[in-house]
Amino acid sequence: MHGRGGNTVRDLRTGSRATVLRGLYFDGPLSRQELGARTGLSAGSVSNVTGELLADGLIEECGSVGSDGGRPRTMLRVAAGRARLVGVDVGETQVRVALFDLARTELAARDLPLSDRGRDAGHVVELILAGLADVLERTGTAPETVLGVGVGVPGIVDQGAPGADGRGIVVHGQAVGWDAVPLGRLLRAGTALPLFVDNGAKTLGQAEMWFGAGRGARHAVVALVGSGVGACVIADGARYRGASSSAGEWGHTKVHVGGRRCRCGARGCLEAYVGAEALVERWGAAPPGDEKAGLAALLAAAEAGDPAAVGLLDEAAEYLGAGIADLVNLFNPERIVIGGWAGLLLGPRLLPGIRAAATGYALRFPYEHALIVLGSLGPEAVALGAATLPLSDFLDSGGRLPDRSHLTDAGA
Amino acid sequence: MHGRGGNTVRDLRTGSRATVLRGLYFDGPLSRQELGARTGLSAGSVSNVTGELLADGLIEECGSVGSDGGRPRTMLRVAAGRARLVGVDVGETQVRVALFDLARTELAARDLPLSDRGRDAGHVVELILAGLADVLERTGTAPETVLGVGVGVPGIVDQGAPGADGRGIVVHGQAVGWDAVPLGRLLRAGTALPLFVDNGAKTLGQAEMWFGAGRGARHAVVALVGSGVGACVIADGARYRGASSSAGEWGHTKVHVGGRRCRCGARGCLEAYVGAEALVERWGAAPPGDEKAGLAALLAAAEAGDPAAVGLLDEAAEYLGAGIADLVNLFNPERIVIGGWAGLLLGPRLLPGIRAAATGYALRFPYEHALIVLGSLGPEAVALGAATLPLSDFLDSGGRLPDRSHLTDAGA
DNA sequence: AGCCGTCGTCTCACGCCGTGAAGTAAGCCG
DNA sequence: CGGCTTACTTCACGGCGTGAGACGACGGCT
Repeated sequence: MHGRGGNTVRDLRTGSRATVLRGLYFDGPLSRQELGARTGLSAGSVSNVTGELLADGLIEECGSVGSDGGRPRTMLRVAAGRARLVGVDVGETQVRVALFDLARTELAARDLPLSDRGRDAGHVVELILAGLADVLERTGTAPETVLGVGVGVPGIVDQGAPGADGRGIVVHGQAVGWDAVPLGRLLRAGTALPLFVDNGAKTLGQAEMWFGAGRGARHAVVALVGSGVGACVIADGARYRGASSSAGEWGHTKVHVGGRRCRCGARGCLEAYVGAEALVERWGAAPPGDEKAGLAALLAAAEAGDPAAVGLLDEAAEYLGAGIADLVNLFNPERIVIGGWAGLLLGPRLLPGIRAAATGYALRFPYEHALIVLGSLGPEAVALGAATLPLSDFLDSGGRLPDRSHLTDAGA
Repeated sequence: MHGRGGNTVRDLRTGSRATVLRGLYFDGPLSRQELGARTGLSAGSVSNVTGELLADGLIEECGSVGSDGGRPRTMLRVAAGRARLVGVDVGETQVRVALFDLARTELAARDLPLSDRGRDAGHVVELILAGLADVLERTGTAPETVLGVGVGVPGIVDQGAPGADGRGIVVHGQAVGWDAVPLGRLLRAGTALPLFVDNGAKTLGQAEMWFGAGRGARHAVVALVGSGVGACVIADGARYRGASSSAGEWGHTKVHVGGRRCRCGARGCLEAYVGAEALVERWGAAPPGDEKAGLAALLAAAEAGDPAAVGLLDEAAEYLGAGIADLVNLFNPERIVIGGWAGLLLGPRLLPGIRAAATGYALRFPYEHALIVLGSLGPEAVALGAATLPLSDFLDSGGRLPDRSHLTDAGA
């Protein structure tokens, strides 16, 4: 019940700045005129706010467009070069660190393969910090122009106390053997940049929502099918986190009580029927070790008419449809985006079957309002999605550049 | 992207009034001092705002409490008699219309049994309007003191265009044969009072959240087990509605793909395993027609050791636990409240089994943060929950009494 | 070429807000 | 009865968005 997020008149300006900035960021160059119509602000206020943002260098004018008979409208856009973002994808085999400008152009990236110490958190932190230093140095990026470092990791992320400089962030990654790893504290020891950590599937979902197949939807679920299965829930335009930021664990939804055993220990999880690991294991006839090749082989066999492969995939489509029907019934989204590397690989073949199953399993009314589509970004967008974490903070704050005068002593 | 809910400085005052009013409503009598600490407002603003509210008659002073050595603090509370609320419960056998004051004291109520035309929407509307007129007249309530009429109905409620005076509200009640019934328009023809309609299960959930076992939780799911099965999802303190207000249809979640056929037409729905209708039907050895008696008989048989009854209930607990595990995984709530008449009847016996099953089926991390409890209000709270719909609107608007100068011509 | 109408943008007086400091009320203790 | 403590009120101040009017900057018309 505290605070309500701003009591004073100055908070109004923060809000207006945020609205204007978001409008320009997501809906391209806009004139002050259009900005007023879109934000509900009066022409005077738009002039005021844009003036401030221009003075801060956060936006810039870019040409003008004639308007029949009248004064041409000056277009405004976000100044792409004003600040930079770092996105980190902690995968199962490598760590990827990417540097973006505000227009999400990738300025530099660095892939660092995990050694055999792969599951050791200390090792991962070393790689992240090394990659971070590398991309900053190669591009000559001053630390104070970096809005923050977003990190997508496997497992559940407990955000800890807010405003605690990220130090309270703890990761529970059962799949990679991370048990309550204090990632925030570990990273904070090596960099003074603002830190943001979230589940990798969730950052990928965020990327699809902002720049991919989810664009424009206020209520959506991004269903992520990879080795395992996860989901990213967007409620009313914002990520739904739940009480301890672990909402959206769709893969361990029960679709068959008493059914197949899942790697999480329970029986009948969705993941045990449609996750790539489970599919490849059940298919059997594939070289072990390389899951992607295994899934591709399964798909090829099905295309060639192998009845076992066809059956397996048909069953996966059925279960996926049932799982999606659950999402439709529970969340009533306007869009369901199927992503993840396995989802994108299988999607073109499975989609008709998924839609058919979901039609039968979901309630008619919510299903009629939901669109099931494939993701459009590909799994490499995890780093981009991670970079949206500091970006989101930046936009919500109305373009407040973080004060980091303490940067000198800690280095980057 | 429109509006952001208030740009001008005057909206700040609306927000402050709402915060103060909510504080007083939910946390009993409070001094101006405490109000300031709780809301984050400065002492000056609290004085200002409470002065306004006092002048409007919305709050009142109620005694004072000594404070060691200093001026005693004057306590403030919401003026219970300043306005009234109507809650309507459209059940399967009767319509209940209840009139409350702001302190949720029931001033009058009227039960109107459905005739054999029970499933006819026109008949239901007649009963609602008759009950409404009756409770208003018996208590001598002037229509302009009524904040609004909240109606809880079976089925999915499409809220239509907002701000359209409720005229756009349409109900899809497949269980009672309502197909796109324009309930808003039908009711509007008979009363000029503000109208609010929502699913009955959702209004019951709202009541549990505000006054029952859900009090204080910001993220919760109220699981409602009756003849069918539903749920009410509270995300960040507010009902989660989804894109077309049908979120929370938990009963038709798939717990056993290819399993029992459900009355919705699909197979393997949770409702087909744990709903009272399904349980009684499978039990068989009960007088048909009276579901509640049937369920009580099943329960009694199980208590007496009848193995078939025990098996049925154990299975129900297993499935309920699995369904709740799904809710825990997907929504990551801090509390799960089990309500509904069947849920409350079976709860004491089933709860240990439910908890055991959920422990096994849910992921450890979110499950550790979730508490599974029984509801504390009973199924008759549907009308109370319905009355919270106009109340919620009233509180959120900072106590703006609706302007209804047009009331004279339309009557109540 | 000059003028006019059109439309985008800027400027500014106004009413309102919350803050924080100073002032006031209302009880206690000695 | 006076001093002390605590709750509340008053008020000057900086700041906000609005809406009306002023000010450009262009196309088209004469």
